[in-house]
Amino acid sequence: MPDAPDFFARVVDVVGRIPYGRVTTYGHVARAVGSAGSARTVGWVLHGAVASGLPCHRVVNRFGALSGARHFPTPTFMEDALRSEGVPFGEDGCVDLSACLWMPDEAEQGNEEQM
DNA sequence: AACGTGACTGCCC
DNA sequence: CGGGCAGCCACGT
Repeated sequence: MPDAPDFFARVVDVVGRIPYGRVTTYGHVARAVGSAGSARTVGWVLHGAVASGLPCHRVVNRFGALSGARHFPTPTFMEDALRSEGVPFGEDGCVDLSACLWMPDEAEQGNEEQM
C-alpha cells in the first residue's frame, strides 16, 4: 500500500524483502521507505520489530557492524544468524558489505507498490 | 505542547 | 586520523 499505513509497516516491508544471505544498511532502508536521512528512525522500528518475526538481523550500519546486536534476545543472535546464512564477516566483526550488501532498489526495479 | 532518547549518517574541526 | 556536532523521524514521558 503506497499510503504507508505506518512508518513501521514500510520498514518491515523493506526489511522483509532482504534475501537470504544478504544484508543492508539503515540508510538504504530509510531511503527505500521514502525517508532518506532518517536512518535512526529505521533502527527505532527494528527495535520494536525484533519480536515481530522480522529478519532485522540482516540490517546493519553502513560499516557492516552489528550495531543492534545488543537488542536481540542474545548478544550473539545477530552474528550467529548472519554466519548461519553464509554472510562473511571481517576481522573487525563487521559483515563484508562488499560481498553481501543488498539494496532495496535492486529488488524494486519494476516492482514498487502493490500491483 | 515540549524535551529527551535512539539499532544512523555526514560534515566540520 | 579521532572526536564532536547537527540533521533527521517517530515515540515516551
